[in-house]
Amino acid sequence: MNSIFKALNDETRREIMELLKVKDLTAGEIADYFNISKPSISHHLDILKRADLISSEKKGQFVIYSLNTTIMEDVLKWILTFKK
Amino acid sequence: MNSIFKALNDETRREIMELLKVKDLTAGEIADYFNISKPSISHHLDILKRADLISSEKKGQFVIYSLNTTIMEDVLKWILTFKK
DNA sequence: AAAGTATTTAGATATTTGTCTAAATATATA
DNA sequence: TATATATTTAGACAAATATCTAAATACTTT
Repeated sequence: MNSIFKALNDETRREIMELLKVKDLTAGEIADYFNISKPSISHHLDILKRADLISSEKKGQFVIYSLNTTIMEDVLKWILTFKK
Repeated sequence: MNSIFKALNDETRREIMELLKVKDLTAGEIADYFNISKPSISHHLDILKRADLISSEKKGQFVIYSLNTTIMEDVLKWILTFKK
């Protein structure tokens, strides 16, 4: 739970997730969306991946990232406990 | 949105919210639950309040804190956009 | 095998964050 | 009014974080 909130606590990472909501993308394609260096984006992807919010698959020289929708279920459940 | 995720990105603050889920509490009562100084707890309460996740009301020399359930709606909506 | 492209790792740095103690403010009570 | 209790503000500091550049790794193509 800690790693999920930590991962979500960054505008860039949340935007990466928005991008992946539309379609799977390579690390490079994701990096091109931002005014941030590729290594930094790589780091963000790593944090999202450790939180299990995204997955990656190597395809030749590319690495394709995709959203992991199931993990959001946990956050959802937590949030719902606060609904009166 | 940024301030909400920022506020939720801390175990202590999430625990404070769990406590307030049970019942309203004074700043001192909240502080007593943790092994953290009162000023630090006061700071956490401030962050939760700025994010609109909790409210406070002065009652004599005490300050009573309570949960703001409505704001969680926003997080909920955001999370739901990721459910396929 | 050499060169080019895609991505990550390593190491450095400035900023943010969580914590503390000491002091200030506000209210209650003797 | 003086003292006690509740809470916050101020200022300091160590740890965590987001970013960068340079270099390393992995794969593709010539």
